[in-house]
Amino acid sequence: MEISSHQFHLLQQLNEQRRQDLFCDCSILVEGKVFKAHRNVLFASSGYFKMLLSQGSKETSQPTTATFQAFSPDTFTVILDFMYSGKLSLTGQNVIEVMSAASYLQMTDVISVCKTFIKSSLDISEKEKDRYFSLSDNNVNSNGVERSSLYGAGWRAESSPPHPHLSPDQGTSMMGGNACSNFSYYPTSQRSAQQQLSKHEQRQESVKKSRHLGPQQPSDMPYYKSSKLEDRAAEPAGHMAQAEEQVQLETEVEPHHVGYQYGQGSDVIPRGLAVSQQERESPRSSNDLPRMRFKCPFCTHVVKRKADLKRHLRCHTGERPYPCEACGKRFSRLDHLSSHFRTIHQACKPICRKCKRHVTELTGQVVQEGTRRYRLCNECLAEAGIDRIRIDLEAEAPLEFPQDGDKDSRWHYAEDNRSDVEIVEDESTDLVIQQVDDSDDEADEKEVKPNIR
DNA sequence: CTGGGGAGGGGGCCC
DNA sequence: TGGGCCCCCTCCCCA
Repeated sequence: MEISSHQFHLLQQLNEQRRQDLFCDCSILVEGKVFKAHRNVLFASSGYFKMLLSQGSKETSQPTTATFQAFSPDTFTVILDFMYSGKLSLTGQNVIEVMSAASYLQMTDVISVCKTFIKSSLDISEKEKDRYFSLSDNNVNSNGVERSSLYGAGWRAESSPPHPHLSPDQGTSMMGGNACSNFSYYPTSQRSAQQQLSKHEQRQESVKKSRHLGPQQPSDMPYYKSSKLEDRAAEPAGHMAQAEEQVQLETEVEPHHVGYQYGQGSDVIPRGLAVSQQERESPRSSNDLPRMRFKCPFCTHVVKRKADLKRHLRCHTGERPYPCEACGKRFSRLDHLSSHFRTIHQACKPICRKCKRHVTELTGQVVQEGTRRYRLCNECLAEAGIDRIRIDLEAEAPLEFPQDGDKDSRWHYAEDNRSDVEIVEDESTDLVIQQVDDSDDEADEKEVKPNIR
């Protein structure tokens, strides 16, 4: 027999203990503000804490202190409240930073919810825009009721006062004169943090074993430039996407909270993707619909295509779905990854790195330094004392840029291989020389093997 | 301190 | 819609 309320009461009790500072064995210092918590809860809620606390598991009798500079106390309040209540108080103002912090702390659920929060606002905006263009002449009753139906299960509007122990500015707040939404997310799945740990995350955990408790940043994380996070989050984007799909949403949106602005008459113009009033009032012609413009909900940038907006949004969300299989560096765009791979790992430019002269297979060679490759002409090779450099092509795996397959599967090579072989760019001092055949660069490059140790 | 070059990153746009 | 190319800008390193 199972009493479903037990979990809730258990969490509630833990939260009560936290507020009363009972049995708290962890102190988290965020920009000078101290948060007390239970290591068990932190461990169970965050992959980052899991890693940190498992490192220090031998000293469980000692109180643990963690320090963060990567996000604000307010943001961590939201995170901590979620850990202890399952409720995530998101607003249009804090979603980016909460997502950054969640990414840093490797909290898949929170990341997914933040992404969905962002995505939802875009979807809503898009649908509303479509409706505007298709029904612009009709008097549509847009009191927000319809919009509510856009959400599935999992979301609930926090129309009541903010969570009791939220700091005052974390609840429904006003910023720049715009009312903002305040969502609470109740995870519908019972996935444990452990189950959610992807292969990639597990690998990272093993890598990070050597780190000590403190403000260190995970090294293989997407960069969240829009927040205070100066480092990367360990959440692999593919996994994020997968997690996102698993999230069931249940939302009731209070129209005046969501950050929409209502156009004149009955038109509802989503703030995020609002077509400027001028554009709407001055269409180019009756047959020529106003040109579609997609406005970023987080900045003033406007693009013509939704795909471009989607791409642009990555600079706000920090999502980096494209990891380099050679060095592990992550990119927000595939073309940037391709460019990086060609430049750094394939030495595609037939230019001597030292003297900048054009080199051919006869006049130059590819030099491998760790996972990095470049070309040197024979003269520069001689000057560099290339004779003394070890040439070791035997024990190396092929290093090639995946050309086909879907976005997810093409990276499995790297994920799998780096589970036991961690490639760190520029760490190697070994150089490997490979003959260049400019006549068939691609085919030749496939035979060049990285200097994986 | 400054200029040049490499690398990364963002936007526009074509296919 | 995604992939890819081109262009431009910024940052960083180094001479």
